[in-house]
Amino acid sequence: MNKQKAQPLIDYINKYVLLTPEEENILLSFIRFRRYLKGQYIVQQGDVCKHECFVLSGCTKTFYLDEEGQEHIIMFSIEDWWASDMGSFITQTPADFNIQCLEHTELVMFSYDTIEDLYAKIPKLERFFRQIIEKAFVASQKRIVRNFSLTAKDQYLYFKEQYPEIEQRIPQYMVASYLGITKEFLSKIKSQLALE
Amino acid sequence: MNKQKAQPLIDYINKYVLLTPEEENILLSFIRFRRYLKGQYIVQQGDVCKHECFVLSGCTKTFYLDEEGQEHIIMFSIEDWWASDMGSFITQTPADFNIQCLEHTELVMFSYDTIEDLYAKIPKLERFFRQIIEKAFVASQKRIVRNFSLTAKDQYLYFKEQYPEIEQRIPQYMVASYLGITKEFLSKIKSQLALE
DNA sequence: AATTATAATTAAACTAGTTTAATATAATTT
DNA sequence: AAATTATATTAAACTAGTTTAATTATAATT
Repeated sequence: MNKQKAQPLIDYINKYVLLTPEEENILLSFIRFRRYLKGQYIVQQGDVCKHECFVLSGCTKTFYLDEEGQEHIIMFSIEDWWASDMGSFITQTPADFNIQCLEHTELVMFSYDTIEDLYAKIPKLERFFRQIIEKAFVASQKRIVRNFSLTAKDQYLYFKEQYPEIEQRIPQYMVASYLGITKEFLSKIKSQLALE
Repeated sequence: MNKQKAQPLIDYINKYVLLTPEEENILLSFIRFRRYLKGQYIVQQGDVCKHECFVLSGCTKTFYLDEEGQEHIIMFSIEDWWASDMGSFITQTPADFNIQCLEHTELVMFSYDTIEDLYAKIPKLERFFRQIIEKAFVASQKRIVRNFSLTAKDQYLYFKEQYPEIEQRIPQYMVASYLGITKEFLSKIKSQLALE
């Protein structure tokens, strides 16, 4: 893959481990660039997730459809975040989640078929992925805590504060889905906040 | 540390990566055995978590006290599970969680001060920890999904099915806390289930 | 500019789960 | 065995958030 396009990924990795120029080149030979249009799916529930994707530009939502066909958004990914169904990726079993682009989106893809080979050639990346997954796990646990201990209003305020960029880019009903509340109730919360 | 006592940990690690006898010995020199009594704390909210603990026997609860002093249990750990506040451990900042023993508990401890050294001596362990944290992250995400899409009754049934051993070993009000509901409501759910 | 589709607001009726408080049942301690 | 402490049950009043449905605003399309 083209080095210039991959620069945000290389910068991101170098925050965790230092790659030599040689290693950067090996990395480039292992990754693929891909562009998706707004609305397109990167992964569909039921498919096996073959890639871990690093978002260069654009925005995706990762969501789950329950038995009643209700959509539950579990995360948004923008620039410098990851998009994949990790459960499906690591076990190569059907995905629980859909990942769909909310904007035109440019990605770097790591393929399941070559990632072991990549770890063998650049063992440092094993360390890198360990570290980012540790962080993701911690964030996920903290979200469970918030779900338990905050009211819907406080969860919304936390979201606004933590991800102001994301709130600007997506419709409000998706924020509600991410928070696990109805769009009507989020609307009510916002109108109450406006009066304070 | 004594090899015989560490055997469950070695067996557990060998499910992910194969350690040579030499590596097993290095590992043993890096880990510590410790016994806690029922009621003792392994980590307290506000302290920095210095160890990642592998449970050899016994049972712990990891919980969070909110502003009103309410306890929210986020996980239980029994034999062959881990107990630590990973957020605190990886950043060496004050812990959000308490970890307390619900039974007399025997642990193997990995210390923050030597874990980098251990990774350097046995790079395979970086891979091992990456893999187990991937699994923990996936489990955490799935729990968020369940919180969103299942009723309290269905979450309880899921818990019963997934962790029948744990349900036998802990009081019911702790199950309720883990599920994020009140003990009174869990009691109601159980009496409804008894009628079905 | 008019039309259609998408997103957001409002409000009333409803329900899953909470709160409070009293009672019952185990389990421990003396 | 009696007394104390911890755990579990039950029920009534309550509330945070849902459902349904109608209305308005915004954006996209012709």
